[in-house]
Amino acid sequence: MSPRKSAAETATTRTRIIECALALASTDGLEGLTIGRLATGLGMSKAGVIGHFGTKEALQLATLDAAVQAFRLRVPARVVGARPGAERLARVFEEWVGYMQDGEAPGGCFLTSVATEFDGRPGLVRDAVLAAFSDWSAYVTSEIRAAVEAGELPAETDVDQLAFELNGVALAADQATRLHRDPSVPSRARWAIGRLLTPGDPYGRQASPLAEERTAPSRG
Amino acid sequence: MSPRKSAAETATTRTRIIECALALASTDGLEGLTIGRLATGLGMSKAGVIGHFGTKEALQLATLDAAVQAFRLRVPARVVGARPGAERLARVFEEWVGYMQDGEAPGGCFLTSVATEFDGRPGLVRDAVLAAFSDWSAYVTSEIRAAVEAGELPAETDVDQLAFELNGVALAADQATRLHRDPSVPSRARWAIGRLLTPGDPYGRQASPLAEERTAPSRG
DNA sequence: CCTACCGATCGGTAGG
DNA sequence: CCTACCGATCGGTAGG
Repeated sequence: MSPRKSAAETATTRTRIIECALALASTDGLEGLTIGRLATGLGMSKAGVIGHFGTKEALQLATLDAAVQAFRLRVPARVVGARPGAERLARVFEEWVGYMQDGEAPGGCFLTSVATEFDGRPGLVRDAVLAAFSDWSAYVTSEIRAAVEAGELPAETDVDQLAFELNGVALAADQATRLHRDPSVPSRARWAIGRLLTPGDPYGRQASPLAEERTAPSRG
Repeated sequence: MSPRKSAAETATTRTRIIECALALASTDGLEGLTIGRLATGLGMSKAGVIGHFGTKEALQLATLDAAVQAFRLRVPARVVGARPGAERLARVFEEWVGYMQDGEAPGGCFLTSVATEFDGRPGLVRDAVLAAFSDWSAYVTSEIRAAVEAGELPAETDVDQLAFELNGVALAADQATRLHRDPSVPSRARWAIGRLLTPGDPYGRQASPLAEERTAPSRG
């Protein structure tokens, strides 16, 4: 009943497969993803699933590519309207943390978990992860430079150091979301990021660029 | 030639198995660890390997437990001599970052990667990971409180917020080590941690408790 | 897109 | 601690 589909139908099926693959891989990893369970979840045969990609590695690459595109739409694309520099940086990290809270099961950022999964496994998947991280890193450092040029950050700012620390806040938010689904994560991250982007501010006692939006997390 | 071993020999073999399991799991994950490859790596039969544990899950738990013990010996146990509070905190995070640089292949902190691997997989392994993180978190917050009581941090310090941010620095160090083996990671982490523990310091321009040990990373 | 099938490997057991 | 074996599942192919 289902052979001989049009090109449009084929593309739709491919999208369905990738969406299911993203859901499975977000709990079991891109390596723990299997063609058999994917087929069961989709009500298809294994051959019908793998026929769209050829090999499991190609399926993993397609799934990763979809995740990278989803991240770009969900995070950087939402802040194109923000003023370059400190404001855009604060907002893009806030969107990233918001993205971690989306969806169900494990929470957290899919790309972050795939990076951890493949850091010790050389191959095309690892290469694609590194390329995506390189793009993101270039984006962040260029916005930091814009903030320096706009006088929002000191001229002597160590750009790579600040990028390292901003990334750390996002990773802390990611881990706290995954492990504890802690609802205070977004405000904790906002607080930390606001202070990193307001260098004169002694330990967060003054206003940051986001002061009107943020609330102080409860004392522990 | 090898049945009928003494209890001491049995324990030695068990240790050998766990050491090999740690090596395999650090690249393929605790779920990617298989009894077959473990047996091949040890020159044993599969039955000889799994006989020490009964099930794969018990093997995973034993491997995780060994990693937790190794972490405790490598990180907190090394700073028992340090003065409680800011000094001990700075040193324990420095030891953690140093631990990430140890060994070979993927680098990074084994427990951090297992946490990411199992955050979406309910079961005994996930429970054990959460227990280990809970212990670590209690240790860090108690040292932060000691620093507040000693007047090294302001009385109004948000303890959980500071623990969140210190953890973020360690996670950034972990990811940079895994993905890039970046040699500037330890000094970047030291710099960030020193500043978190020196709240009056406007953006790292003054001395921190570690000023004599640390060097500024190169500008990016 | 399916049925039918392949060799390899999985976790694990029986029995010694 | 081994050999021998189990059913299940793995990634993937042949052929339609």
